[in-house]
Amino acid sequence: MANGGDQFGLAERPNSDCIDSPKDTKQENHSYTLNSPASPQTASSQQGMEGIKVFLHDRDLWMKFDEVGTEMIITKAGRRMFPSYKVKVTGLNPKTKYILLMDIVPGDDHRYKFADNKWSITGKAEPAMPGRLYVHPDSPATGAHWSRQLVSFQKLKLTNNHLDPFGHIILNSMHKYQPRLHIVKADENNGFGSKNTAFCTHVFPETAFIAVTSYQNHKITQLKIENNPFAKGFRGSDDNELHRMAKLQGKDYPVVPRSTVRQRACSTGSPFSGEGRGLRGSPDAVGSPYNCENGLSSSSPQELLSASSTHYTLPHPHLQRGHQSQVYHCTKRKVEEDCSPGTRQHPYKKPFTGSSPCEGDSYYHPSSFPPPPPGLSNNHTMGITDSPYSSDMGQRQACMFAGSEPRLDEHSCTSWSYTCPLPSAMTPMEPYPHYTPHPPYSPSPQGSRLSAIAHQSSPPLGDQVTHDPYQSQSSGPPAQSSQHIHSRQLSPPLREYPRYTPNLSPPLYHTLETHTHIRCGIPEWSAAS
DNA sequence: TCTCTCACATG
DNA sequence: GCATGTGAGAG
Repeated sequence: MANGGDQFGLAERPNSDCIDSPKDTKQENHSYTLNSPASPQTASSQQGMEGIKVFLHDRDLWMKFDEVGTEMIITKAGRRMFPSYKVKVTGLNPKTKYILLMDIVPGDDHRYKFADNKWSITGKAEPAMPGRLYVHPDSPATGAHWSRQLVSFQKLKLTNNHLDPFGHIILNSMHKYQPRLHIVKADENNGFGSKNTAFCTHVFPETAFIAVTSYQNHKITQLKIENNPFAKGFRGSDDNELHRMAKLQGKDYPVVPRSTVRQRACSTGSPFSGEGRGLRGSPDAVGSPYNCENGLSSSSPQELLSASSTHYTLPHPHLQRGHQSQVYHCTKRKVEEDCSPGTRQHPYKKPFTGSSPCEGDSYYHPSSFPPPPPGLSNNHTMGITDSPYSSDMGQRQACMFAGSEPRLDEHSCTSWSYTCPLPSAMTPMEPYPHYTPHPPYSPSPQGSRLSAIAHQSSPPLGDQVTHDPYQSQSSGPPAQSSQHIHSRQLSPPLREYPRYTPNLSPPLYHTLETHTHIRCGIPEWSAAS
């Protein structure tokens, strides 16, 4: 990959904590954290999560895409993300075990279209897909392990197949999404079901993207070709390109360069870029600004979280950079309201028990897993979304999820990073039907654990959002930004497990499906019903 | 008109 | 065998 130099780009700045207060607006290279209003417990509950810092690897590359308006292809079979999501994590206790997982939440509740060389809103988002968590295959592992090298989520795949049996993260085309990283402290059992499970969430606004079934903006296509080693077959001079195309098409030379192909009007500026019209600002495009207290715009809380899953509001592009350092709070009123930590927890639905093995990189979490070691389940993917939301999917999924929970929407934080408590309430949803079919991974302790973790942990955006500042690039390696979301303790233990049976096929992605609902600060992944 | 899918070529 | 973009054709 073309990595910027930052390989580890870390600015190692230790400062951010998960818990930073809003004030911390650091504009340094490291991340910020916003606290959400209500996090009473937070501070204390952070349990050692405060000093954790996460640096986005290859941030420069991400920024390049972000400036244009990142697009990620989603296919029925699953497509990897490019740039790959890789991070450098510091501040972990070397001996403590952590589970690292990712989820991708809606950036807002709009559907987009690309016309006139720019993205614009065309309507309301479709129901969120079942949220799934991708548990890093190495989980659980010690802080020393995670800190040793970059933590790569490159094997994570995105799909538009609502019935995906592989555990890939399910997304809707032409919708905006925000990847999030969750670090969950494993409990004694390497799980995270216990009450005090601490976790923190990190969000890098520059990793937001719009899911597409085919590239819309040729600039993105070119960036992918130029930077993705697997696409180098498409590199070359224009001339060669034309010839190549002609050959392929059996046409005579001049052929329209593909670059011109989808570009309707090419223009320089990509909608996203520049002014902040990036994905993050989607609303902008549309005109719906989301504002954060800081002045950042964010989508309304509801919007952010809405979609049953959580919507994550993306910051405007510019914000990211220029103001990056600002601390955004998301605020959230609702959060406050609801947030009483105790307030909205969800009941868990099912505990995860599965055991699954982890294979390779990912684990699946089927719904039905054997009970993993305490607290853990195997799934790698958990559904995060909420069912309520969806219509189609919703229904389908609805089945899967039992409980109904409030949505995140209401609580929303918009900002980049927030601290969320883990899902205390994460409730694994009910089994994901589709998932089920496949046999779970081989049971591996890890798997189980992970899954469990995932369930609990995958935090939806919750109450608190913290924003981590980007690390500035100034010093050294490109800074990587990270936002933190705070961690909190997971409150309630998981309830039930989803029962799926995963089938995991070979490609095992460890993903767990869950529903997330964040209520006040505490995200909850529960089923909706 | 817009999206999505699929066979295909490349590395 | 896998990852990736292409582009025709379907819906």
